[in-house]
Amino acid sequence: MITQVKVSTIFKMLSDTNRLRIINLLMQKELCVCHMAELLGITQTNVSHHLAKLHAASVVHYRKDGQWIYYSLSEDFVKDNHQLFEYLTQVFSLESVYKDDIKTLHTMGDSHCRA
Amino acid sequence: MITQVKVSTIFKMLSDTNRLRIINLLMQKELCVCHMAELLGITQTNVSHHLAKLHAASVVHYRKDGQWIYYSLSEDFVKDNHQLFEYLTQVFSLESVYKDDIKTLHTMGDSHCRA
DNA sequence: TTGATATATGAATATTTGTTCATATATTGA
DNA sequence: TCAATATATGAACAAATATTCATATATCAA
Repeated sequence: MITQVKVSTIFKMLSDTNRLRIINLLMQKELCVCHMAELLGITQTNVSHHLAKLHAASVVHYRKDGQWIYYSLSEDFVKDNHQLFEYLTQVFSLESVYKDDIKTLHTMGDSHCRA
Repeated sequence: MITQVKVSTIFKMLSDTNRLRIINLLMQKELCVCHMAELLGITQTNVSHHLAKLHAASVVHYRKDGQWIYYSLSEDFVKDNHQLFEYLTQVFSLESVYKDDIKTLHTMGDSHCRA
């Protein structure tokens, strides 16, 4: 209910395809950076920069586990913006990039980085 | 249900404060360009450019009436994205810029341009 | 301890985006 | 017909943003 973050900032976070793809994946489960980079076919650096922005906007949260950093959607953010997430669920289900990413996630499992 | 426009494009449209302010106003009623410019305190040119983008993304629609061009939200867009609009209604009600614009809209009426 | 892996970060670059300026078109009213 | 008004548009400029590159830090496993 409390939207501390400005509306325009939230939408700015959602206005980049790579960040949307990250959010789409994180709506399934928490993931480490290397896993996302591999799934999306983009560099680790690029993913890290996007995650830094998402974190600055408090869209995501992370926990450290040894060598790995696991990112997940911030529970508060999801709670405060649940109507937005309902919308996201709908639109992600209609666009092939997002559907394909989910398929890849399920196909590929956690094999690549020994998490 | 059909989202021809890419999700990222929709969010790009929503990632600028001036465009959000325009959408907020148009959620109340159709308005001509000069009226919006005056309400928002920004130049006619600037409003026109934003409206051109919103129109290109089929978020808004317009009708000509003599000298004036009245813009409104595209009914199809609203229908196809109603969950987004529920979210917008919520967030606009929480941020003062948007609340103030609505107040100004009701206070100021249609006095300025003889529409 | 050393090499490999996971990650972050700052700087450089490339690209996109917003705003302004000058100007063109169309409509109205005198 | 002419001046005023409403609008659009292309070019110029400014600012913000995404991506890449080089490198630093931390952890793990040998």
